[in-house]
Amino acid sequence: MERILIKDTVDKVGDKVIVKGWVHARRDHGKLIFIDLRDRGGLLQVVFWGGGDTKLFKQAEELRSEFVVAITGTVQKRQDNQINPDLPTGTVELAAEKLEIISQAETPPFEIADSNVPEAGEESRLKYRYLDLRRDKMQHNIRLRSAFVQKCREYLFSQDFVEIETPLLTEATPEGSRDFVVPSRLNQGKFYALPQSPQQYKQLLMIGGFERYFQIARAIRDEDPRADRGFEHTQVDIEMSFVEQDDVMNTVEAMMIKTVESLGFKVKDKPFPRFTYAEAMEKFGADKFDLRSGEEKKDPKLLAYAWVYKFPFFEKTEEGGWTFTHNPFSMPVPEHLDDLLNKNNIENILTTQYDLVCNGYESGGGSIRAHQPEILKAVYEVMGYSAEKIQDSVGHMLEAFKYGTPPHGGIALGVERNLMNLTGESYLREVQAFPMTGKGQTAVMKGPKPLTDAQLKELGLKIS
RNA sequence: GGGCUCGUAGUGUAGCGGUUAACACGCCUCCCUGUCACGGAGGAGAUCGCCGGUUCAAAUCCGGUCGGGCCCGCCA
Repeated sequence: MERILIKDTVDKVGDKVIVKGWVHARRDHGKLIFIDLRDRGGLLQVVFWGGGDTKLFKQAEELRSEFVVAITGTVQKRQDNQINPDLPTGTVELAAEKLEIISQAETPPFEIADSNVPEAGEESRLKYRYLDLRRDKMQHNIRLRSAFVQKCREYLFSQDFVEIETPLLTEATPEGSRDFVVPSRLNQGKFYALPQSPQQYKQLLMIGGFERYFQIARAIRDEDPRADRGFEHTQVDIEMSFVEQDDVMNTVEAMMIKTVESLGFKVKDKPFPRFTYAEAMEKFGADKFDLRSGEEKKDPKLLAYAWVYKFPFFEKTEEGGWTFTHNPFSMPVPEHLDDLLNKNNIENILTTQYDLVCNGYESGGGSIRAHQPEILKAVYEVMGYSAEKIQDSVGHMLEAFKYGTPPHGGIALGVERNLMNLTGESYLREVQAFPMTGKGQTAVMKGPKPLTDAQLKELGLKIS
């Protein structure tokens, strides 16, 4: 007989079935034992009677929390007064006929089954993340994350996008955030960097003729973690050719609406309201804001999206020079292109950058890219780069742009940020399966660890 | 780089200079045929993160250290 899932037992009254899963709870009444069995789809009450098969009943008395078992039995309707309205399978129960203990389990270090008990501390939860993940909340968060990514993928495939993976071992970029570096064994004394984003590769894919690219991409930055950001995060990374700002915004907007609505959420305003950066600052005093009313904030299923666009391209550095505010690869707004090329009026140059805001958080950002070498070059010149330094930083992009580059633009949507909005969590770690601690210690495993002398020598990191 | 904060049975907390360190959940034993946060009786389990100092006396005060968390800086 084949195992069936617990959620399917409701339609199997009278049938003999096998279910497999974990012992979620046991209630021993002496001559009557109830077991709540948990599998990936839910909970089911299993009943053992002392008056029946004594060997089976003795076995059932041995069961403890989190044992993995296979139980054969007959699904029976519960009497009216025994129905549990809080359980999807609450109208039925399994009358056990055979019990196989597949794996015993030690008493877990914290409670998995009871969501009414205060949550264990994070230290313990991360050390035993595989047990923490069994809990209702984590199952829900991680499954919702999967569904979110699935819906985005489905939409993008339906719109003729191609999913392409870009390298993890790549070149360090001097600007932006601190790089995570990886020593090269074959090129001793040299280092790869892990990508802060697939920005340059996705633009090269536009030059490569794919026109519509996306990737569920990991982005890695060596900056001190916070509650809402860590070393690594995932983004839905998108780039499109032959588009203008509205084309990208409309595509992303349609994807987000379809995705979140299919997951049971409601979107407050459609189409998403749009504010220029100047309007947002005047109206909300910030470029991230929450459009929900106080009453609306009580609805956990309501999402208020908005676009912010026309950001300043540059801001002053402490040293009195200029640096970019969002993305150096962006195009300025058309009316400021001449100013950029002539380096006039720098503080007033606006970029085609657009940010997607949701419930007070930035959920994504993108821009139309500079696809002509002289525009990208001008950005770096404004930032005070010498010709040599420009060549070293983005020479490969300037070179690539020479060979017939379509106008293009895109966006990156933070998967964790979006999931935080969907779940109401305020910690990034609650929507990641295996997050790190604030000091960069991995969950369950003990990374980072020292290397052996032999490994260091092999990498050229230790002489003699 | 800096600031704040928390480390007490397996878990969550209380105790904040003076008996045997308390409570809840969990765990173990026994009882219980309709529970679903089952119930009842009993029990085990803590050198109070670590090192040092102050004191007649330290979980409690002080210094250091290790670990967790939050924030500033940083994060195209």
